[in-house]
Amino acid sequence: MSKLIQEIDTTIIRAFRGKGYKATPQRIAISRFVLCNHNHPTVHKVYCEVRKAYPTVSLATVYKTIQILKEIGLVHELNLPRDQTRLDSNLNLHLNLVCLRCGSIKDHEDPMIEAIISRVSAAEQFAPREQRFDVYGICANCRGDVIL
Amino acid sequence: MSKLIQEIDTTIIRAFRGKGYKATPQRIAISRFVLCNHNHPTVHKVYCEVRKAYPTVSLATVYKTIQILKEIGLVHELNLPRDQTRLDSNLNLHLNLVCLRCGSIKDHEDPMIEAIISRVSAAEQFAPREQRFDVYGICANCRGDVIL
DNA sequence: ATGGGTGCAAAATCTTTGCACTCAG
DNA sequence: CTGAGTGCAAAGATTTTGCACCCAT
Repeated sequence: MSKLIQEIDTTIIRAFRGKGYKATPQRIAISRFVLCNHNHPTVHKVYCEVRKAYPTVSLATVYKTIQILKEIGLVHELNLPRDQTRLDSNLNLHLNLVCLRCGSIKDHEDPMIEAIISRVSAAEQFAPREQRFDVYGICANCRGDVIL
Repeated sequence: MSKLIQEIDTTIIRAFRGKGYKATPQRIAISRFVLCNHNHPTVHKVYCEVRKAYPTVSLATVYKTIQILKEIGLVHELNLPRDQTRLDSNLNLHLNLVCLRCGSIKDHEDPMIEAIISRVSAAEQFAPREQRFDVYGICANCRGDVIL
């Protein structure tokens, strides 16, 4: 096991225990996959991948673990239309460029996002806590491809 | 029936027929409610309200009609976490301030949104088509209320 | 050793679909 | 008239839950 994975595992174990949750091997395997994978996987994708290394995990455990990861703030959830929920382990303020053709999601950080949220919140007396900024369209790769 | 509703009905009928869909009384009733209601109702809310005026409409018809409204671009869909899909009939570029306490959603238009999307799209060679910008937090009203 | 966690299966939601009947154009 | 639309119920899809057994602490 690489040095990097060891570090991530340590982080995960600390995060769980710190909130009073047990650091079981299932939870570690699930969390490791979610936090290391920056392709915004679906819950089902996580389940399938984790099962390769850990054939007995159940979908219920995956859902429960992801619930905890959201609660302790290690992942966010993207609710896309015409698609399933996808997980986002980039905790920085960013927007998601969602390709309508290939389904890829690319993060893009931009200081203006912060600015806009501050401004609108001040204007509306709104106390912001989280945000989701998704732009749907066609990615550079798919634009290169052919027709339509 | 008021003058205003007549106008909206005319718009709806034209929109449906223009795309080759029949303008049935059910579709008109559903569309009228969705387009006139700016509280971002859930599908179920639409169903309940339309049923008051039209007791025989089925949930399936409501879903199918909303599907068409999305297709012809008269409504957008907000996919919120920990909540059901909600409908948005404000077609202008705006962000949604979603209150985590009372569930209200307030629109806010801001020219910076356009700017940021243009900039990021240019940088990433991305062709944007739609976007969703939701900020979760506590609204002015709920902040005024009591504790926590 | 013990209370929380796991895995399974069943339930709960939300949304879509198949089909016979109906009605808008 | 006639094909598209409706309403119902059944099927799908995703997520949650109840419960007996297990294991991390």
